[in-house]
Amino acid sequence: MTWDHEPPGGHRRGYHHGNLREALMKAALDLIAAKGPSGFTFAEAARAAGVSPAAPYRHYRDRDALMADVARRAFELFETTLEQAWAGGTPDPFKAFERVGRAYLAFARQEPAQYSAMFESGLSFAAFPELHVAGDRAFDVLKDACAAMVATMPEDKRPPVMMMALHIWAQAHGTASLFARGDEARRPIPMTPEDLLDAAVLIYLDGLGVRRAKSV
Amino acid sequence: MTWDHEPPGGHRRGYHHGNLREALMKAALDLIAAKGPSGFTFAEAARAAGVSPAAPYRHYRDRDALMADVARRAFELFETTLEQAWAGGTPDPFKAFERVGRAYLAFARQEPAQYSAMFESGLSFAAFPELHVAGDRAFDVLKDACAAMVATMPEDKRPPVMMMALHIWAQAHGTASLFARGDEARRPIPMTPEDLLDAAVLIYLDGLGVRRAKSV
DNA sequence: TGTACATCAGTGAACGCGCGTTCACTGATGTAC
DNA sequence: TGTACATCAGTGAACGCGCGTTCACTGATGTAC
Repeated sequence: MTWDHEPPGGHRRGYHHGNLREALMKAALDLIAAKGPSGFTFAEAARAAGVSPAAPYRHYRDRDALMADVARRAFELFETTLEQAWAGGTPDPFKAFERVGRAYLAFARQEPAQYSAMFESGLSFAAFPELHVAGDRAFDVLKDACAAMVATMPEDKRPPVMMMALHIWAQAHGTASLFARGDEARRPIPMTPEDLLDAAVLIYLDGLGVRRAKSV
Repeated sequence: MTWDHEPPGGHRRGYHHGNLREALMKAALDLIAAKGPSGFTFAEAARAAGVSPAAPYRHYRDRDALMADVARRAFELFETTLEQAWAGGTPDPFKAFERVGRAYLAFARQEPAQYSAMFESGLSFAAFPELHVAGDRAFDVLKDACAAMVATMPEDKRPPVMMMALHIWAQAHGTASLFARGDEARRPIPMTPEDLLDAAVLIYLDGLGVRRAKSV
């Protein structure tokens, strides 16, 4: 239970908010969802959280610091989501790999604000090194999955895992950015983004020489 | 010669600017390059162009209209660039196809502001239908190139051209967004984005069953 | 070729607005004894 | 168990700033005759 850290029912309890950090991040995500990654202000987030414009300064140095916290949390959730989709490569790496791809797109689709925070916030890694770390952790899930796929191949035909992971990432990110986003800039295409990515990955795996189960 | 439409040497000629539209677009690109796709204001663009803050209203309804004009022009230049790289598929489709991929990345790299304007401006296609048209034209270059590749295959093994073009586009866009951008959010990788994309496309083509020349 | 005039593309002053940020403050909470 | 006090997390008023936008205006340009 988390009663100790949340204002009950989302209402203010009194003079102290009780969980302003959380409320500010929530507000930021709502505003990002509504107006894009740079479409919110510190003052607006405060207003949405129901506090005075000076209150956020108790928790964040400035808008970027709040944004970075949102992005970091998004990366952590993203990592968990991909990890669960991979599920240790069960029942077999091929099925699990396809599941990861679908989970990637589902995240971009269902959490466009968090996806934006991760990849379009414009924050520099130099200023927020924890972002870099969190991003790498999420990428590692993808890399581990690729490693498992590569391990099914004969030793003398294995491609570099890093290269393969970057290829898959770019394909997934490109598909998500161009076709799976919820915003108005999404391009309409004659198939679902999920099917499109699925097909791309299958063709790519064929090209690598990964032999997949006969089921397809 | 274009003396009639440009202030000589970039200086104001007198009371009339001479080519304010152009100057505003240039200013917008510079500001996008410096501060991101949403990092400039109408007033700032006016200042950069050396005119009063009211002057831009003679040419654009608002900031978004200027942004849309920048993006439209960027798409047109992008289309031309890809078209020239393709060069009618000479000397052979495979070499030309690789050239298109490299041209794609080179554009994202050398013109990050224009690339941002095209893909991260946040403008809605509904509000600016000419953007949709311009974007489709650029995409058509890619699609035609894919069609030429597909045409080299035996008829009974040809994949859908649209699918293939979307795959290539997503791969190129993902690679450009994640690894080839000039901004501070670029991820460092142990190879050039060009080589990464090249490899991805070759593997993908192998997967499709496109037989390439023995040269590689 | 001159001239009168319409049109165009700029000026600059003004306005209301929301933002970022600071400040002295105050209500609530936790803890030492 | 009470109480005094330190600390924490808020308030709200204030400020300067730049933006978007409007307005009556004016200098420059093009053209009809």
